[in-house]
Amino acid sequence: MSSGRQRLPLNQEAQLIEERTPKAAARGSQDLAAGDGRITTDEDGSPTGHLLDGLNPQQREAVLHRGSPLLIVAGAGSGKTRVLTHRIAHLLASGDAHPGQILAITFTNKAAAEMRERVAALVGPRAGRMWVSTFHSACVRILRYEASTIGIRSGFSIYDATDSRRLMTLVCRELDLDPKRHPPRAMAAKVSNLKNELIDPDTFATTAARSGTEAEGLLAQVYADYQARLAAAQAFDFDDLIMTTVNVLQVFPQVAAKYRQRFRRILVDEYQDTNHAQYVLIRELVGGPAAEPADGRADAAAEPELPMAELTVVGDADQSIYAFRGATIRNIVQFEADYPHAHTVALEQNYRSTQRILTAANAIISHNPDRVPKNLWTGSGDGAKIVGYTADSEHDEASFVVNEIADLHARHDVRHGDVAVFYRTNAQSRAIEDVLVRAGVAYRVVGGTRFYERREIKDALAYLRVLDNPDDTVSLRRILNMPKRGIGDRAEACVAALAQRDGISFAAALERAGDAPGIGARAVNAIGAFTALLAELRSLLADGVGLGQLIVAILDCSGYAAMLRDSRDPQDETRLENLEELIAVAGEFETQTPDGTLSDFLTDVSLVADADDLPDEAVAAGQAELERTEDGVVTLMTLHTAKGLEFDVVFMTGMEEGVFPHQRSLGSQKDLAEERRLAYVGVTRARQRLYLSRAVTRSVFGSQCRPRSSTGAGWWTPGWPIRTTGGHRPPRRWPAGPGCARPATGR
DNA sequence: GTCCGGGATTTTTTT
DNA sequence: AATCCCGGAC
Repeated sequence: MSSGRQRLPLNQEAQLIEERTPKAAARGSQDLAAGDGRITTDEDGSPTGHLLDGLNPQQREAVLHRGSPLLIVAGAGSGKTRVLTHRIAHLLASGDAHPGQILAITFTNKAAAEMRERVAALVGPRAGRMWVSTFHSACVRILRYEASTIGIRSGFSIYDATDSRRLMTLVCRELDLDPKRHPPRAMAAKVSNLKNELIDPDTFATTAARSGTEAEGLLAQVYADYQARLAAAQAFDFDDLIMTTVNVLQVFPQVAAKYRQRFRRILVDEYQDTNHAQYVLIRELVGGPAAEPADGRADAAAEPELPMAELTVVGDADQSIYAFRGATIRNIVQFEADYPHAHTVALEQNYRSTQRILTAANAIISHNPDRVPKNLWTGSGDGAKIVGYTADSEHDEASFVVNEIADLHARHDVRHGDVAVFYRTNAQSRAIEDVLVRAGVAYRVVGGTRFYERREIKDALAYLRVLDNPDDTVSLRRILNMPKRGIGDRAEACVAALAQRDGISFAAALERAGDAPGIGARAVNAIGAFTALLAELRSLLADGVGLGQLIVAILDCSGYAAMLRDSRDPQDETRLENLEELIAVAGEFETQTPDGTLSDFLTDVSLVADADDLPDEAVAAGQAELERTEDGVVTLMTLHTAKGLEFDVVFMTGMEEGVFPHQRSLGSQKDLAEERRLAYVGVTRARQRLYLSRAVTRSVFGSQCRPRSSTGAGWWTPGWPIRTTGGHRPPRRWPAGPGCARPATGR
């Protein structure tokens, strides 16, 4: 028996439009209705209600509310993204807004694509002119449009986390920091936090100098140096994209005015995961809240202010799981204070999970202090009991999961595609993958080492980036000795010193490597060959050779392809295949975007996180293609990636102190609360069945590790019914038993 | 002695 | 992926 209301298939969701306000009927209705002909009939051809059908009163209120800023606080599975989608569709269908006026922010690019698709299914192709994207994509678009105004290169490079860590490593080394006391990783995190708080290097340096400690002074130096190098490389890191856009809006009134006039409806999903910079960005874009005339100085006569854009935000404070990168629930908790005339709608009814699952979720999250109590409820039944399993080892745990999947498949017709396995860290997927492979179950790992994060792909892209943007020092240094061409650390340092001494770019210093003090003759020769290679590739690019061909040339001329072919490492064969995929992706980009530049391609690639679009994944474990398409594949992912998704069956694995919650979070209540929210997110992904498992011993990098469970009952006290029999072996004591006797040995 | 390359070791979560 | 350590080439 399927519980609750399943999400309607698109063709049924495409009801609507019938009920249009007179405004739209006047002009746009014809277009809208004509949209794609997909309007208001269900299977047997009879008209079916309108856009609000199937929504409960709170959801309707949220869809229909107009005028003041709207906050939708919603529990998990309450249909918040659906409400947002219908709200957009209703804005369009009613003629209250045209697509060009809409800016919708989602958390991932994938979510953006889905939302765009759903809205298009509801109102037809006119929806195409909306902006639906992540914060980062929206900022890139703005920065590229305004590049000439701001005075930046429109083809700037975008540095992901690993790129910026590399850059930070360079900075720390140059400043002679002890990597033990000031690891680049930590410095990068601190700088990132400053940017998320919109504190620019100068301001920070001033405050650090005035009242700061030595450590702060150091950080100020690192921050300034890091930013200077980013600027020299014509590059933005992820934090810069937001921070710079905010700066631009604040510094160039005409730019701000342009976007305020353009975006009259702004909607933000997952508002609980926004940071301060994103909060300010939204505030700048909506142009509000209109400040009360301070100290009686009524400037009202000055010029007619554009009224604030209509702002809608949706979020659930209990699902805030990105505090580690600066997200703050302040934004959602203080919304009504930020926007004085705000209206709030609460959605507590859950349409996703069984009551037992919701009870578990409530039990977990209720342990968090300082939260607004919320009680998820559902009209559907109790459902199956939650199953807990304590395994001997991670292998045993994996076997349990896989056996259970097979059993569900055989006895309950559960499709593999409806099953997900969650874990806290990416490394944990290995053990489960092993057993899945042996059992011949097809699966895919979402996230982990994603396609564009693979070494060979990043290398190839680094070549492209250097060709596109010679100032991109990080990419240049990445490929300098890749494949090995006899330019070692020593030679690289000499060139860097030359660049530093003469105040020229690294690329320019390479051209006259012979002048570098202390450099060896061999290295100079090798560098000469390398610069010749780049020149050759650049001339190809200038000749207008295709993107795919350019990549082929890069791989051939650099010897990269040869290196992989000659290698005896079996992994390198896969690398070659991945590179073929990249060439295919580039070809696809060219056909889809005929006038796209190399910069456009690189921008696309830097920002995609669209796991489903990517060619790799799906490690098909000897499964017939046909069966896979009918049955789907089991999905493996971290709890963080699971946000916003749902599955019939969910396995949460590795629920041991030290693994989940993670070792690093055990020290503080604040971090522990975030782990609990993460558990809450995981549990509420399940529609029908939920499994929780842990292992008494788990090997980490070869050596055995016994997780500790100090309280005996674990880090939370589960307050839900646990099935006591079932599974393939009798489950061990869970969760009451101490499970793991000895404290962690560390490694 | 200098420098490069390969191996071992160790990884929270991610736009 | 980034670092450190050691063997081999010059």
